[in-house]
Amino acid sequence: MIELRHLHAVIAIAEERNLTRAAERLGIQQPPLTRLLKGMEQELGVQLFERHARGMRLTPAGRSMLKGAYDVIERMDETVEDVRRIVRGEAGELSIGFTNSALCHPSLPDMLGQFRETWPDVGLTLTEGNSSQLLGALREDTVDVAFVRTSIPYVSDVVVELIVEEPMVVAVPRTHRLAKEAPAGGLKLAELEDEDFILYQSQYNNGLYKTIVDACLGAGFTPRIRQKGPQLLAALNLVAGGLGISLVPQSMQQHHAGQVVYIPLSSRTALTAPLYLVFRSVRMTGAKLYFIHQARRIRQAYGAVAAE
Amino acid sequence: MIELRHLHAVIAIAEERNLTRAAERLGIQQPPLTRLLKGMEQELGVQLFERHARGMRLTPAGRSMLKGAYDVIERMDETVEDVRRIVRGEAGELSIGFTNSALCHPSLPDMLGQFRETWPDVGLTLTEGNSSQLLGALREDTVDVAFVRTSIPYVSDVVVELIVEEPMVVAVPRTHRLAKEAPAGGLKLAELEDEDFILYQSQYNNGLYKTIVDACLGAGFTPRIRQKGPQLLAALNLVAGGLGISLVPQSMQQHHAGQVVYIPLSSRTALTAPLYLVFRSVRMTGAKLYFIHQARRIRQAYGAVAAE
DNA sequence: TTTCATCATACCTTAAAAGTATGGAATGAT
DNA sequence: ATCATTCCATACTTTTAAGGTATGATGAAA
Repeated sequence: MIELRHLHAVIAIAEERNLTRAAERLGIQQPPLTRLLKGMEQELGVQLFERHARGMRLTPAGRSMLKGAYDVIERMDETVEDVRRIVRGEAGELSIGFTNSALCHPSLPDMLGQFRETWPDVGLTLTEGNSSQLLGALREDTVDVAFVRTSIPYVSDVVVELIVEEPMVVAVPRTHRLAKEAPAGGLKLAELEDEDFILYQSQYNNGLYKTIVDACLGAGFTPRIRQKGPQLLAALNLVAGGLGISLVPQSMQQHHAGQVVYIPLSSRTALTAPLYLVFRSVRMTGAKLYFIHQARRIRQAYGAVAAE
Repeated sequence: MIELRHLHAVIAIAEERNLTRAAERLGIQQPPLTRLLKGMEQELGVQLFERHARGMRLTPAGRSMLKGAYDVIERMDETVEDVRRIVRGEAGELSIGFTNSALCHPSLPDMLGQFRETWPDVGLTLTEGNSSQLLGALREDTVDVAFVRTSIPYVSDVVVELIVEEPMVVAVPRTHRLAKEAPAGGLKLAELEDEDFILYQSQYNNGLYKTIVDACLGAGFTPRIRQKGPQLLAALNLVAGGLGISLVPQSMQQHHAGQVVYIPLSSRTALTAPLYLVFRSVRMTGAKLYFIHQARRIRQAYGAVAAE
């Protein structure tokens, strides 16, 4: 079987036109090179070089072999280099998953833009889905990293990192009594005792739902839940329609800005909504690694905002 | 260093998705394959496959590697196949040299045409030159085979094969006395005793020249040589101009058909002109070999003609 | 003719690839 | 839940083949 070694030998011999120098260049002695060439010629059934007292000269068959050798070796180098580029994150694909509530966070456009700028040759694929879909996608490697709003059940080699923990705000219809008299120093949870709550809860995801209910219980009342929607945005739609109030992450304030009024909670309430980055600890290509690092930097930057 | 072996391994593992089966397909045991893969991953610094209880699954880096592997191996196969085609004579180049007198032989268009038909993918290069130029070209491998009219001095590994031995004829100007009364049964050499001869002799080539002079001596006279030209065609020009007569191979009759009359010699004269095929016994690619075989077949076919 | 350069051959050494035996982890059936 | 099964990984041994050393043969140049 012809191996790369043989091709390197052909190139060295053809370029040096001298077995001894070619061997030196290949880092071996001359006799092994003689044998290497001889073996190759035997296998192919042609002389690739003519032996002269002054050195080696290519035959036509040898010239053809040389051409092929350059070609194959170049492709080989390219192949290895392509893989290395992927490892270094300079090329390849990065698939990022979001829950739709995560999509709303203002840090995301920043992160994606910054990433694109730094790694222009890495293709980004954005996928939307709920937490369980995203977790499945992670396991199947359909997505490399995902942003979710709830901590995900522990699965081996899936890492969950908190990126931002932002305050939650009360979302009320424009016509609601609280929309008019926004209390200085923030609203206290207890003041919502008599309100109809619209919360969101997907099948496997009871993250924010549970956080909110627990907070209400802590404030001394059981929230009257008028409606459950599968998604945060759906819940806000219902709030806009005047069906009740909700508690949402601060970063949702941009939505339904006309019909919904967002009221900060009192600082003592400390009801926060996390934004998590989830990924598998395997398959750490450069692009993925860099994205994670960048997310961590974002955490610091927005950490200050969240603490406001 | 990544070797072809590694690429074959990647392909087998990716296609079988199972180390054991891949190893079987590669004709080795599973543990060596595990090590092969591991070594490659270590060298590249990436996992190419994820190990599952059910088998192996490509990572993105692995997918890139697989793509490259197919590519490199395909090129490798092509390279080897190209060389083999050249060996078999199905591809490549064949350079054929001629002295201009050889070019006139009617068998040549036949040979070239037949060769082209049988080996359409072999490029033919035709070169004209005198015997010594052609011999030099042979040694430098600028031409693979050459047709000459004179036997070439012995040089190691240069083979000379007689292709056709054709009768010589007397070439006289249209106005010459012999042009009118062509003797039945052919002209005898002795009848040319009083003629002016125009012969041809290149620097290193005294083949036909010597043959003719010897024949005249054998017929009892020393030819009166009026003029020497370097080439046979040049000599015929002079004959056409009425400067004398010449003796030329039968196959030259097509030239100067208007101004020169060709008279057969008597059958007893047996003055013949050879056409030789010359080639080096090294570098026997298929195309060259086939061309030589074909020339030998032509010899048989035209052998009958020459004997007329 | 001698020397020098260059490739070939014979023989030995070393390194690396392959084989064997076995262990460990995950899956699926009883 | 346990056990058998399927796969991949590891440790150790054997085999193969690539590489090294010494030397010979050959042809060109001085």
